[in-house]
Amino acid sequence: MPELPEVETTRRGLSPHLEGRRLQSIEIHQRNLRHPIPLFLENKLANQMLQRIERRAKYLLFRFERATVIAHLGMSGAFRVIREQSFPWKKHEHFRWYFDNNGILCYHDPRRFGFLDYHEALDHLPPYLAKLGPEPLSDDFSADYLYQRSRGRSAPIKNFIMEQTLVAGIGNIYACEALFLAKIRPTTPAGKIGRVRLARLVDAIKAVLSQAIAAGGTTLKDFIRTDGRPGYFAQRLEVYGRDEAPCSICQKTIRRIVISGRSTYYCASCQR
DNA sequence: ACTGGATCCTGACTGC
DNA sequence: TGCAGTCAGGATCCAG
Repeated sequence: MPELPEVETTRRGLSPHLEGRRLQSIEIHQRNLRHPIPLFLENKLANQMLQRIERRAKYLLFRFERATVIAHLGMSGAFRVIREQSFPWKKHEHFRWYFDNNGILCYHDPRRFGFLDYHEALDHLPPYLAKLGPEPLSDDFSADYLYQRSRGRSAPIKNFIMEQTLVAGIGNIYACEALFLAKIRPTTPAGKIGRVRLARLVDAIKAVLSQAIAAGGTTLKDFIRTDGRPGYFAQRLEVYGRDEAPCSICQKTIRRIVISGRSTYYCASCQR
């Protein structure tokens, strides 16, 4: 599911309910996610206050008084806040965190590609955070930066902007959408695209991510917001999942191809 | 240095 | 109705 807009939507949904609240207990039904949930988690976190929830790329950082829990939603993970203890556990719901305001944080993840990671000190970032590139919505992600990093690279531009070490948070959906907005063909080698077109791509990435956040993310299948509602950006997708449908600009047929094993959608007429 | 493929796991869908 | 095969929003590791 979740690329940057869905994770940011999740963060915004959780913060008002859980920040400043004390975690009373944890109940875990399935420890085996992508990595096993540490056995000591329940004891270590009990009675700590959750000070704030941050996002870095597609990771959520739960900042407690004396620890940080890093969560990744994988392909199908979703957090939700409920109020009633009697709410029945869903199939593939793996854990619940009970807070002192009766808020209950639930995690649901059918494919179990998500994970939880526990850190007492974050001055040594775990490698998967340390290696991340800049946030795409920050000023560090600029046309100059993309130009310099892409010189000499033969990888298709779509793969290139999905590298989390280049820029953090873009996945398959928004890569396709941003390239459509920028009128760049996904297969074009990154190093062969000129500065002007890369500047357009940077603008397109920022625009599509901002609009998706404003719409509450994209719900294809598993993703729900923390109140159980879907995100509404799926209705605004121009190319992703629309093969055989007409391009909204030129009316020609959207194509689907496979690049590095991932479905890729584009308009062969608008994107050159 | 880069690329493609396999891998973790379940569910939805398609075609026979 | 059932069954096998294919495909999913991610990220890592490994071989070539």
